Amino acid sequence: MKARGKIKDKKGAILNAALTLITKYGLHGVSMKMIAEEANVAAGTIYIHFKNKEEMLSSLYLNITNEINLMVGRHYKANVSFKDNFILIWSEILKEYIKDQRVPDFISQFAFSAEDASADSTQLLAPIYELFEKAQKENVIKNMPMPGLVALAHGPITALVRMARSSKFEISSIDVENYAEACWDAIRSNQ
Amino acid sequence: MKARGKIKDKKGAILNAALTLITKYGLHGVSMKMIAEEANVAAGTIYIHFKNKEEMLSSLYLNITNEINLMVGRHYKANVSFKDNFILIWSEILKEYIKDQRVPDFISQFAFSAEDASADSTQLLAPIYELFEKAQKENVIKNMPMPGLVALAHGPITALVRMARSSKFEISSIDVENYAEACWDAIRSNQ
Amino acid sequence: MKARGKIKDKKGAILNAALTLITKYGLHGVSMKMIAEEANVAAGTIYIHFKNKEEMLSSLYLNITNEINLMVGRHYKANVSFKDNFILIWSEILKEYIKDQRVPDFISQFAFSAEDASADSTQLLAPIYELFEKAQKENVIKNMPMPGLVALAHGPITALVRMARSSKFEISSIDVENYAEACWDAIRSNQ
Amino acid sequence: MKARGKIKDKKGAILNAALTLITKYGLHGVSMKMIAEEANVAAGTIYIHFKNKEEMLSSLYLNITNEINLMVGRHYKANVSFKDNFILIWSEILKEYIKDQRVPDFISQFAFSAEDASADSTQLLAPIYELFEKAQKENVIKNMPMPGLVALAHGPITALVRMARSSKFEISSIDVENYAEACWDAIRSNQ
DNA sequence: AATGAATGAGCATTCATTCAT
DNA sequence: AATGAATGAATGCTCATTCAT
Repeated sequence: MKARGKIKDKKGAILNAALTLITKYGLHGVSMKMIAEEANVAAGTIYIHFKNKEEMLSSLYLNITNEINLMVGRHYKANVSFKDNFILIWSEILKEYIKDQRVPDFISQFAFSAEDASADSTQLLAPIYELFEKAQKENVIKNMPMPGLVALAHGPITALVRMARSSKFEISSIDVENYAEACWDAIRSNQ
Repeated sequence: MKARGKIKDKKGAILNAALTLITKYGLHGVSMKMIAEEANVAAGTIYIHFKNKEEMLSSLYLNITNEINLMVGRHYKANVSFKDNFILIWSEILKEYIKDQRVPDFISQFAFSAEDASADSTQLLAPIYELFEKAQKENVIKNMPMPGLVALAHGPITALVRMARSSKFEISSIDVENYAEACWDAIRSNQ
Repeated sequence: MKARGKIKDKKGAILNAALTLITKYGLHGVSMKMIAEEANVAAGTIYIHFKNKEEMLSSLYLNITNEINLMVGRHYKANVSFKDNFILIWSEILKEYIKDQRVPDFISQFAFSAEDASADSTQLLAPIYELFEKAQKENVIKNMPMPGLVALAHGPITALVRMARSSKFEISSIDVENYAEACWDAIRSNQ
Repeated sequence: MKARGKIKDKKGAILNAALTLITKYGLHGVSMKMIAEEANVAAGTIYIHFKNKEEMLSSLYLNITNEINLMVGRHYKANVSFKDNFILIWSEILKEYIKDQRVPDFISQFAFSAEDASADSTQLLAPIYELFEKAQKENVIKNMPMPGLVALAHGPITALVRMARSSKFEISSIDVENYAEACWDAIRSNQ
């Protein structure tokens, strides 16, 4: 009973409120006051848990990318081909993004504001870099600089989610596999 | 007659100043006063030419995308295959982006802020929609919703430029062709 | 008629409001908003005329010390003894202070806050430094470091005005001469 | 019994921390949190010992002036002339100030902020008021209102310490006597 | 069309104080 | 007595926008 926890997790409430509001109003349409109100917390409380706005946002970004990385780890299977792993993981990421659109919304807004030039999708895929490098040595994927491959593999994900958000079109789970295949075509070796 | 050019110059100077400053300081690091100063114009002058900041930014975005569209038209050749057109145009766009980084910088910042949800890369490629549709009917490219194809084709461009900007790696003109080929692989029909 | 001026002198109104309020509420009891209201000006207007609070305060301090320096120049007589000049000028300063108590109030608050360690009474008496040095060479005043002499000559003025303010006692114009004489006794050579 | 000392220590630690920090950062550059940290005490603890910030500061001021008064008592010698007592005590005060600059730093900052208009140097010299009055009756010092004499005697001390602090000049113990003599010249009867 | 001083709502942040533990 | 997370009013300052000239 005592360990219910959630009720008093002000730090979590703040981060969650920030994520929700940024999705709704954009990274720069959200003030600390708005976040505090959404989190049912006083304005000053945010500054107990975070040094300032920038650090709060970074913390949120790190939380989110970390969760994605965990997801990658969860879905990776050592005993299947690189291609199968790629398609599975790519699909799972896109599905996750579609389930809670706040995540990719936030990521693309954060990564594409000049806010923090170091925070881009490279970092996002860091844990599969190793797999990419191994695959490249085995001539399974194209012989390109790693960031180029990441751009080819991850660039479309953001674009797709963005389009899905502005209700340009729906993405069913069947489609997801198709897009994963298409991205695979982009990076796979032609030889 | 000769002096006519000067008349429109203030509006152009303002847009040019905005583009330069946004590239340097980010979409939200730039104030109207800064733009006015960079353009050698009084703060109030901007409001003679644009209703407000939002409209000025939209106007800038439209100007830029329009120029890209013109570029597409300039490079399109009726007598070559869809694939060759795709690769040529795709490459020219990326080269142009690399030449004046202010353009893709602005596009990615503008398109990925929640500023204007309708302004995304679909619009950017509108003039080649027709070509895409024709190609799809001929089974040359994958049978997917148009926005999905655009995401596959244009998504990586933004990602590449972004990475180039944060000096993750250099893109030589030789590479450009390779990335164009890779994007082609993503959308081309496998049948 | 047109040159009435006062009505539109917002910068002057701001400085005057600041002086009045600082006297009333202390250097740190006054907010920019209070000053703006007292000056019948919008909060932002202060920042058109001054870079920030600190510069506004420095500007006020400079204005005031400059006026004192002008006063010194006005009362200095080349054809009378150093002593007579000292007593006349010292008395005039004190009288001026008593007339508009805001001036010494502000000076002592500004000089004694750790605000700006460089702004102390030395600067206040800068224009008569020369006179002091000449008098010292002629053995008319004590052979001490200049700041020490200034402390002896000006220290009591601040103390007197401060006491007068907290209604400890009244200073008539007759008294003024006596205090001037006493300060003279402090610095004059005993030889 | 032995551990009794510890009990009062927190209050003392708080006052000591306040004094140190005020000297370093100024009366208004110090927050209650800073004081609590410096004193190794929780923020709330200060409010167990003091009603609020103002009372804490007043308490500090009283502590300090009381110590000065004790010092006066310690140095007063019934069997020597008023002049000799004045010079000795004046010198001892200045020396004490120079030894622990925190004391005069705090005094001048506190007394010259509008914090507490009643707290000025009169109070500081209260215990020697009696001596002054006796000396005045004997025509040893000038016939002026008591606060005026205090201004003449104590005003320069504050000014000197202030100047010493802003490193305008050094005060050696030999100089101290000279300044004491000068102050004596200011108040001594000329008859 | 052009100016730029003026506006005032809004922002991120601080801090004296409270109170449940 | 002691703690320190929480509060929320207040602060200095910015900036999109207006308007008299």
